[in-house]
Amino acid sequence: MARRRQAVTIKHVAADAGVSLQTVSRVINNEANVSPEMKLRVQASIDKLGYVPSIAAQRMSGSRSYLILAINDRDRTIADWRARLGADWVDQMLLGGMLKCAEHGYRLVFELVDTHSDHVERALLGAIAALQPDGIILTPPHSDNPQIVRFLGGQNIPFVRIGSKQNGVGISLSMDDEGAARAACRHLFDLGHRRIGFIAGSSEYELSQWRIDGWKAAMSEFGVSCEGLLEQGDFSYDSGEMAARRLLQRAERPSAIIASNDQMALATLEVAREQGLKVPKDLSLISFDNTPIVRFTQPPLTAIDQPIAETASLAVELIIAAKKGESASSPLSTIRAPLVERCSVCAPADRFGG
Amino acid sequence: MARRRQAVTIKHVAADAGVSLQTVSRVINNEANVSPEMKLRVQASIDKLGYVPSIAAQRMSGSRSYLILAINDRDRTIADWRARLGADWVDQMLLGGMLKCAEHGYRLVFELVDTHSDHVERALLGAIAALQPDGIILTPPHSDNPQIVRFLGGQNIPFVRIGSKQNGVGISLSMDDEGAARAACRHLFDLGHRRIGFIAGSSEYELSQWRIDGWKAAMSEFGVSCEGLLEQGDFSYDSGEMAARRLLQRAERPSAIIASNDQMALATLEVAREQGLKVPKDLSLISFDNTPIVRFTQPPLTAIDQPIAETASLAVELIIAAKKGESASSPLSTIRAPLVERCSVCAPADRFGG
DNA sequence: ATGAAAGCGCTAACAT
DNA sequence: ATGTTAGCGCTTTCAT
Repeated sequence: MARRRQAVTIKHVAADAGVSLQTVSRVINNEANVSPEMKLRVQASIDKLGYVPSIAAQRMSGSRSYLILAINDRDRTIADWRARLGADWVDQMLLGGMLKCAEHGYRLVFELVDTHSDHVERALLGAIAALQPDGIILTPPHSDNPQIVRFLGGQNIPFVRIGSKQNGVGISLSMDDEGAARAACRHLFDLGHRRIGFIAGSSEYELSQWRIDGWKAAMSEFGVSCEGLLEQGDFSYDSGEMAARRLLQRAERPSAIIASNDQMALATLEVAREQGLKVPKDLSLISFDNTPIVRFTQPPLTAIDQPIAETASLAVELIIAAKKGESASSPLSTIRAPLVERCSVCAPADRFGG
Repeated sequence: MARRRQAVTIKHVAADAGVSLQTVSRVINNEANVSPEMKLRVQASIDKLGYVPSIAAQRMSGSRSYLILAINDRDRTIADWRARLGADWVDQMLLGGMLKCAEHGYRLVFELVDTHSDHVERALLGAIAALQPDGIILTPPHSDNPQIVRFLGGQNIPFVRIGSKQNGVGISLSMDDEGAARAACRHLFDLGHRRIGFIAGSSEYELSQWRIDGWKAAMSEFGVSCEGLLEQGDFSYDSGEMAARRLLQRAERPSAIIASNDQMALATLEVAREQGLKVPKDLSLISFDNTPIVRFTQPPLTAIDQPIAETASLAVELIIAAKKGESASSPLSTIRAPLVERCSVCAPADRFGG
């Protein structure tokens, strides 16, 4: 393949408009100190020649690469893809992140990093050195990985930690998991449920605890005991199955269950079916995440939506702002996670759900 | 944000190893004319310092950017993401494409382009000029868009056209849609079906015709008439619903239906339910694509798998090979699309499926 | 087999 | 408000 040069460079534009390179550069970057007429003249040449700046050259000279790195967990992502179960998280990140990037002339580069490897830093360094991104988006469970966070803290690159509430290095950004769990619990309570079970997610993810906290807070607010109503899962279908079994074979079985993700809710649905319990008549069910699948179960599940696209979009905005503002102040934003009502919830058969 | 320089550059390595920049460059690029000892010495310095080449600098001087652009249809992709139905196509492309890229030190950059816009060329030029990718992967319906293909043909960048069989500019790569349709039809025939209906996809996609061709070829081979058994859809759920209705309200209704994608199969399933037809007892159903959703319908659908990951992986390989070989010969590869058996197919109630 | 010099396209720093 | 100069990190070309 022959040495492929840029077809139209800033030089061509400068020559065409009869100005210096610097002036063209100023117009491209929307900088001050360009007279309106000059700006128009240069822009006309740019349009005429179809000039587009080379990000490689921009990166070489200036400090911007117009690349934002979205880092996801390698094993989990690949496993989801392989299983061909869909990877809603990825899709929604791309939706929110890519579109926002495009608005600002940036590009989102999706990268997989193996968390559990000893070489996390190596992997990160590789991506950073190769791409020189203007910002990095971390997703759970990376967001609170001390090794990763510490390393990035020393790199002088703005980074957003999605799903983290730990203030400190980087910009923390999380969805309102606790509030959402609380709202789900209240929804059930208002319908008359009292024994509301909860299946927790993997403790590797901080948000698991927030979801538990929300449920506990709500229960305590209602003056209802949590005794025997909390079971540990790890987000996998199997763990959900076991947790649901434990919950449903109790003498005083719950009249409603909140599962910390969709897979565990699916498992709960299956266990209920096995035990001859109709959902929602005999058991109400609310899941977290609202991935595509919950619309196609029987019955379709009421679920708490995880607003990933919105979050990714905000992450990009915060990075670009940090880049501009020359400083990355940490607003610790929280994004609301709404409850999507479908058909897996109703009032308990015997009021006060015993 | 302060001007952020590369932490470790080729200069540091050269100094550390006590050699010239050129020698380091040769080692990085695995070029000839480096003595084994020298190579080892340089590699040791690279490892010690944790040096990773900057792709921006590599692109600036040489002809490689180590970036491969995967171009997808903007409207459709965003619509799928928005609907939160999952976007299996995207996930599978990333799976196959990213992993293969990573093997070769490349990165896949996912890009959305609006086909229907008058400014397709502008959009493409923008991406090409900005990124200077080493190759481009086109997906349907872009793969056969004459405007796009013509434009890329003049860009001196290897590009793969997934889902295209038209030889000519670029490298064509397609899944065996015709063979798969034929196999699906044979599967039904062998079980005793004779009246096998077919719901076609949007004619904007060439593969729609291939799928029809496969079905027609099989029917003709069996000596069965296609009369009244073909209905046009456009891949949307609604179009599938209408097509299924037309098919199923015929006096001599089909005992089996092949739908050109999963959404239309879902619609067919729903129409059957409405009309009191049990699947598979009263109606056998096979869909195309095998997206995540077909495992969760009642019953789970037998489907033809679209091996997108495998195809994307091969696309990347072909691009890298073309780049290396300094020429892009067009092998016109075809990838097998296997039938995944689930529960939506059985022998017809009355043998010879009238 | 190794090295030196030139230059890729752009922007920061410094003129004017 | 505009222009000039130097250099980013690397590879290409051309020495040796």
